[in-house]
Amino acid sequence: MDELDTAILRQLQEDARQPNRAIAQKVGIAPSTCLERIRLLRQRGVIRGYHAEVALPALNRSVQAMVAATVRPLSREVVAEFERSVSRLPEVLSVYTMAGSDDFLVHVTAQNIEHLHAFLLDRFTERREILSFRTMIIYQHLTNQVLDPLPPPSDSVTR
Amino acid sequence: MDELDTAILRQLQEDARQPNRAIAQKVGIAPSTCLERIRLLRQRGVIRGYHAEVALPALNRSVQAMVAATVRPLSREVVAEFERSVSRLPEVLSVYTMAGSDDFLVHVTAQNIEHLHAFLLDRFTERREILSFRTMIIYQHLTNQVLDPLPPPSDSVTR
DNA sequence: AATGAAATTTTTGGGCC
DNA sequence: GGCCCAAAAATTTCATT
Repeated sequence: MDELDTAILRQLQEDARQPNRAIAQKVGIAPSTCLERIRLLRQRGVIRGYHAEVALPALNRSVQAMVAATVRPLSREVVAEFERSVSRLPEVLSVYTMAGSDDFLVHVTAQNIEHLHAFLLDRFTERREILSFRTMIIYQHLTNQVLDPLPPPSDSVTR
Repeated sequence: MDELDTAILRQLQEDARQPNRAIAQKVGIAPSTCLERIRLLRQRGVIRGYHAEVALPALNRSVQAMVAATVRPLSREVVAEFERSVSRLPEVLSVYTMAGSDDFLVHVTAQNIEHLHAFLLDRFTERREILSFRTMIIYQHLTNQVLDPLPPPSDSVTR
């Protein structure tokens, strides 16, 4: 992970479909070198994949909410089963498993408020392991598409 | 947004770098047709972009947290400025602007717990508009990379 | 490791159904 | 709106440094 890898990663996070030739030019290396670097980044698992970003309203998903849920018992089995089954629901964008007073934060989308309400009644109210949940409407969700490496933890330089 | 568009979108969300020819074959159309569909999806803004997904530990981001913050006054100016400045911090992955008892949820990453703590003390404690914040550690974050359109709101069929 | 050029594959666009 | 086909462009490989 040198400066070159970082620059290449930045490009691929910004636009994963731009030609290898364009990336090579921007970071100042030959296309073949760039391609080899990208191949290694993928092989080492630094790049996990390439995904299209889709506008949620175009998918009839104009309403977003964060659902904070607590489950009981908080056992390995119940946690794993919650993660698995909830993350597979079509309305669910992501599941955060948390330390704190809420066990999970579930980022969900629906066509509108009525559908959101119906979804929660159908999929959350009925679940026996869910002790309680709170729903918070999301007005806006801003995402940082491009992430650079953070400076290594100071331990790794001093020791 | 017919079945074909949905199938193409699914492919591009799964792997945005697979050749157009491969997508065409999987959804059962000619490559030129597929390319034209993709071009239109982009033009209509359904596809917002293509991004590489990067492993957070490889970027020295092994710790994730959700920070729930409340600000005062909750004016248009303060909200906009919070969104703008906080989303630009390198540790911040995304900012959710919320309805509810918390005004924002901020998804942050750091090298480790010590760096997370330092980041919060440096960037949150000092801010004058932040009334309070709570930090919740994230054990795991599962994401649904592939989203299909939800069925259109029932209004649009009956009326 | 990086380069440059050759071989292969993919994308692109016009004409036709 | 979709398909076929030829030209253009991009990717990939590999011998060389």
